[in-house]
Amino acid sequence: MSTRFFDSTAVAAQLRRSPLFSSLSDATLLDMLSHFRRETWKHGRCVTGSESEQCFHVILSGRMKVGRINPETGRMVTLFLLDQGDAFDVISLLDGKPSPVTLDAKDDLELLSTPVEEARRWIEHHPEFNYGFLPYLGRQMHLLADIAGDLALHDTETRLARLILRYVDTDNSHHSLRLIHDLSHEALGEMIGSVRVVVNRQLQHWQREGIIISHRGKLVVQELDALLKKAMHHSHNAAKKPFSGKSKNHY
Amino acid sequence: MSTRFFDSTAVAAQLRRSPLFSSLSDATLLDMLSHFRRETWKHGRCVTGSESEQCFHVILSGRMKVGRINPETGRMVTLFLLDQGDAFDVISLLDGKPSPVTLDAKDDLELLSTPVEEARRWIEHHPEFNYGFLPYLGRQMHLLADIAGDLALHDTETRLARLILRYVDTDNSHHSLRLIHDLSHEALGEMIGSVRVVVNRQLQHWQREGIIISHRGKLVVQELDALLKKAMHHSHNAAKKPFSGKSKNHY
DNA sequence: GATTTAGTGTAACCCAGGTAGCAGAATTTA
DNA sequence: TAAATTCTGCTACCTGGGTTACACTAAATC
Repeated sequence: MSTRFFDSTAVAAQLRRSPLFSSLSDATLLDMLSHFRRETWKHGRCVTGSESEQCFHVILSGRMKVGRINPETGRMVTLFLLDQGDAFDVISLLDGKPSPVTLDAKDDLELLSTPVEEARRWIEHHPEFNYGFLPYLGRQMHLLADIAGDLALHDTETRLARLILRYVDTDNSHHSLRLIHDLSHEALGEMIGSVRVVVNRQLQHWQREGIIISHRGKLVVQELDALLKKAMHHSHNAAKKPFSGKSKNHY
Repeated sequence: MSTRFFDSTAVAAQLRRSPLFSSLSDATLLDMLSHFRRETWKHGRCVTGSESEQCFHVILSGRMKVGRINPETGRMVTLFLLDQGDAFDVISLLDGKPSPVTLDAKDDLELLSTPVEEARRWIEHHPEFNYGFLPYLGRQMHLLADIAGDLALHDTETRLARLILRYVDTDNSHHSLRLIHDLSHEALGEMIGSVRVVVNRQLQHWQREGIIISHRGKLVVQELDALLKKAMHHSHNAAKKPFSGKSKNHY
């Protein structure tokens, strides 16, 4: 990690594109930047929660994987795959308690960072920050809830289909992937709470069905709507339960 | 659901005990209450996200289960078990997008409610609310991240042990359970992303080991530290992987 | 260009835990 | 108090997907 000076106005302009900061005035933004220092992380750098002092970070460029680890088995889950304009670790910023996160740089990264107390104080003095911050938190919570729901309710096939669909570039004519295009099967496995072998097995299976083309890390979606079907069609036998029976709805 | 007037000062005093509102001034609190209406829900009332208009709720008394459902299989997960002083649906309050939540009243409930736009506007005018709100969001996110992590990384035995430990009343001499004491095995299953049979199987197993006493919904923890061991000792065979190998940590 | 390292493709194995089903206790409704 | 409904306890069964292992390819590193 290296720390150095930086061109505040340039960085400010860069941050403007992120919804977190887009609504801030020039003055507020520059004031904020004066409290941050710049850092760079090399691709592959991996930090487990305990060993990092509590800092709030903003990503200027590169991707950061935020996840959890089971130290007994060595297995990991990815909770967030953050991109430029994203911030972490938001959770410990909010509640002060350190969370047992695992950070893993998926690229060379440029970051801004500041101690959480500093960030918290700054937010307190600049309530207009919340205009972008609260919706951002909402998106994060939404994502977490989705992950938890998926893990509990859907099988690996469904989860993988959903993962891919979440990142397909529908604008593009040949549906390529944003953000996760170059991830290994291992990394994809972590994103759906599973493992390498399962991801590979599933991709090969879909390939034989003609839904995708997958070879050596290249992944192209061939039949988008077929994949969409897989993303909902979890249970081998849908429409079994006629009615929940639980919904008495008495009041 | 019934709507009626209520004694603002009494309710204000009641809310004061919740960390969400404890730091608000009398004036702010009363102003807030003037925007809310009172509701009551009968135990068992169950609402799926789509059918409720977007409202922000605060619980005055009773428990509310917030979860997700897989309509194909009928299975459900519990994401939050909310108590008095808690608020929902926070997520759609923050990001405006409706989340596919399932609400299920586990008791007769007293609530305050107001349309999300109203709540959002009120928050914007009362930045001091964030003093309690942001830490509250932090706790919620923390919880969600824990659930997702547990689901992906731990087996059902571990998850159930953790659930119980999260709610044991350590003050009490005979370790009884807070909040979940009267839940059915079905409901416990939903809280760990599993099903009734598995919960029962596990409880009986622990009973034979002398760790708990469980019969017909009564559940008493006998050996607290044995349960603690189960809560970490997930993998049948711990300490297998000597070192992650992934942590190159070059920089 | 040779060696090491990281990722991919596949196959054999196996078990945690989910599905289905039933009987008896407890509680609610009629 | 009888009938209906909801819970619990238990069993038998089966499969999704995790573990392990190995050969092969591509890409770094020497």
